[in-house]
Amino acid sequence: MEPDLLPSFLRGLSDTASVYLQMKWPLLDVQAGSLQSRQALKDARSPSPAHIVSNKVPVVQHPHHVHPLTPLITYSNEHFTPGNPPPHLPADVDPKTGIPRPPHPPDISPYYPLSPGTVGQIPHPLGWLVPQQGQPVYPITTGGFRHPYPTALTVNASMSRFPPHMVPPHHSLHTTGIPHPAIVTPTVKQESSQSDVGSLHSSKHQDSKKEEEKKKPHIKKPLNAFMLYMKEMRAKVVAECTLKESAAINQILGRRVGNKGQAQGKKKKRKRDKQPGETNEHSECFLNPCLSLPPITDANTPKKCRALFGLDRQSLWCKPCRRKKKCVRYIQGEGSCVSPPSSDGSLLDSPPSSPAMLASPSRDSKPQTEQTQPLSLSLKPDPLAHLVMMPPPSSLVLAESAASKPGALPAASCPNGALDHPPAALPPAAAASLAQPSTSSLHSHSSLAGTQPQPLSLVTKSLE
DNA sequence: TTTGCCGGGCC
DNA sequence: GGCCCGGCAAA
Ligand SMILES: [Zn+2]
Repeated sequence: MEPDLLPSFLRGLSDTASVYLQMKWPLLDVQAGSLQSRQALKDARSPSPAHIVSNKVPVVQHPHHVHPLTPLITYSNEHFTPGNPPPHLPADVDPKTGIPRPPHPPDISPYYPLSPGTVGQIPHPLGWLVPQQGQPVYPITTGGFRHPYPTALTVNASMSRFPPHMVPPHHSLHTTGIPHPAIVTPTVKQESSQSDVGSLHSSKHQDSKKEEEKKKPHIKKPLNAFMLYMKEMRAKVVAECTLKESAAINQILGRRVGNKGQAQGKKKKRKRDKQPGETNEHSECFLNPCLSLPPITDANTPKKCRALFGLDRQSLWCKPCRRKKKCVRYIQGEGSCVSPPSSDGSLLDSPPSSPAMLASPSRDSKPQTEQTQPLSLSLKPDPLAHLVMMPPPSSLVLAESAASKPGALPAASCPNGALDHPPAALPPAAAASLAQPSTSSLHSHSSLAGTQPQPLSLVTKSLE
């Protein structure tokens, strides 16, 4: 783990992240940042965003969640030494309750200091990011201080165990004027503030309000998994393909990461402004075994998470629901498939469907993929490339990439096409976890271990 | 140009 | 209550 391998984004990340963390999770922040950085070093070699630390949440994700974009928080990783599979998280306290957890039952990943409910729904294939307690992760707002990204999180939510006075004065962070990359003070011209007159003819009140907001330091949004991934990979792509246009690069990376074949039942909006109605349904279906079943809907009253759990149990909602998006509980196998939301929200107990199933096919498809794709993996910067396994419906992916907008893509620049391959990513475990939400993550881990290559993190180690 | 995430606001 | 849609993040 050479230092230089440390993805730049990680550095920046800790930076940015720390801001957010400090603000939102004052107690986790710095420490976490350093930890993740350290861990990052370890996994840095892999371009896969898998180990990217989610800058947004102080959540610990399981290392084998390796979707290329899976942003992981590896704080806990620090506890496991290379060579040894993570036994269990030593210090694990429920972030929410603050109650120390007893040894975890096998079915619950110790790496998820999340509320049980959360665990149950995380894993939506799309949800590379582990949803946290359903709370916004932006800077926490204390008192009347308002950030551009105010959060509903109340101190007690995650910090209840700490006395109020112990909470770091995060707000001072930028109030003090300490420069931080993540915080950009809008060059709000004083003109505006001075020229009240000017805004006078407008709507004064509203206007002034906006002005005020403008003046506030703008806290940049944390980079999401994809962004981090891009940041990291862009250079590689540029180097290998001599591409330099962001658009082109992004496109490539987007493909690599996207359509992993795995459910990916989403991609609704993008891809050329899709129409809400025309998309996804079928694609999801065929990817998800569960889908083949009648939409659990059952009864016609497919209660959505919100209605099901209520606002107070938002942590139990499926990710989309939290985002106010289409509920996937009944399609992704996320909830129903995995476990019909029981009234009490005991999602986590629900047994996963069949991670292995998904994973196996994937493996098989790999060889095929390679054949189909003349382009070699050799170029891939990732040592784990050989472990890469394409998703079952890889054909689709290939087709797409191969046939991708003619000329539109800078493919030409990349003769080897290596870039079109998903990053080392999506190792089996990842696939499994992707397909399999939550609880299973741990399971899949172990079960998969025998069948397939180990989780990325482990692989890396062994390689070393 | 890419994806993920957020939240306003429509239905 | 469900979720569409625009906007933002990096380069
Ligand atoms: Zn839902």
